[in-house]
Amino acid sequence: MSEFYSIGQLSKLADCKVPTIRWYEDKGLLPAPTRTEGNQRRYTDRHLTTLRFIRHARALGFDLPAIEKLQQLNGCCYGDHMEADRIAQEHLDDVRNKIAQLKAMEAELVAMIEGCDYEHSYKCRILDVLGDHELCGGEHK
Amino acid sequence: MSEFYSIGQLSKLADCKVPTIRWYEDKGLLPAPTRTEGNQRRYTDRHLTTLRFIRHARALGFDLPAIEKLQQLNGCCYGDHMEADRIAQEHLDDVRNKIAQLKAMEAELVAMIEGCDYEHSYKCRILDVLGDHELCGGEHK
DNA sequence: CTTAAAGTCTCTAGTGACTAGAGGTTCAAG
DNA sequence: CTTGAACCTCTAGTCACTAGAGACTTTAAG
Repeated sequence: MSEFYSIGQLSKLADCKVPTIRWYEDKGLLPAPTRTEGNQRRYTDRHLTTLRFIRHARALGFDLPAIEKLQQLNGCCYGDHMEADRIAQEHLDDVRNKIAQLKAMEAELVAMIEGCDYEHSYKCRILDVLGDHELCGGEHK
Repeated sequence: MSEFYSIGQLSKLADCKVPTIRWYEDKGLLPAPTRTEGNQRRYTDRHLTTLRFIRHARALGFDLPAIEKLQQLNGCCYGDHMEADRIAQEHLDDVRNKIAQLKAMEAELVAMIEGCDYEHSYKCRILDVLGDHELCGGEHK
């Protein structure tokens, strides 16, 4: 294990593109690392841990402000974990709402596509349904 | 029924914000209407129909390039309906993929939140799990 | 030690589908 | 004729990056 990582090495270790790393630094999510004499970034294992935290939270759909809060709570006193829980709960609700919306979309799309029968009658409901909201279930947003 | 609608009237009839209507015109999805002497837009029922088509397709998650294609197919010869079907099928696949992804997220979030028990032991897994990918199922993107 | 290639630097602009606001003009009702 | 709501254009901001230009640094080979 080397003492320091270049941004390219960190990129591979954390599975995160190079410009994205710089962008997290810019936004204050990843601490600015030391630089070489030639001004290149050199990262430590702590940076790697932090970056993985960010990437994992992103993969779960948390947005950057939420991740910043979660980071601040990390390493704080016990009561703050309830705040982390609240953030996660709220996000879970969002995710469930999105799933419900997408399922409504899915149902309508299926109905629309199944209504088509251009093989035998050149009848296609897609364009009709899109043109007239009354023709569909009408339960989407 | 009036002969022409102002942009504000169209906005209410199609449940679409005024700047959004102008924006669709800018992008070529909604034809430019005639103007009054004072340069204000005046729309017909055809515009209303088109705008409702767009809004309905957007509500179903189609993106603007797809909507433009669907519009072009509308009123074309019969074979083009198969193309409309293809676009809808493709979109349906996207929607189903998103649902699957969100469900994976949901499962991991639930596991994370349920692991918490700060009431009795001040133990919270959220920050730990986010920090160490090995602690979760690890099946997300 | 030299050189070439790969990596890195900063900065700007673009993505999608809008939304918000500034500053000015026109319309419709009373 | 006045007033105020609605309308006009144009610019900039949203989110989380991604792409590219043009210049500089590092590293490995010879």
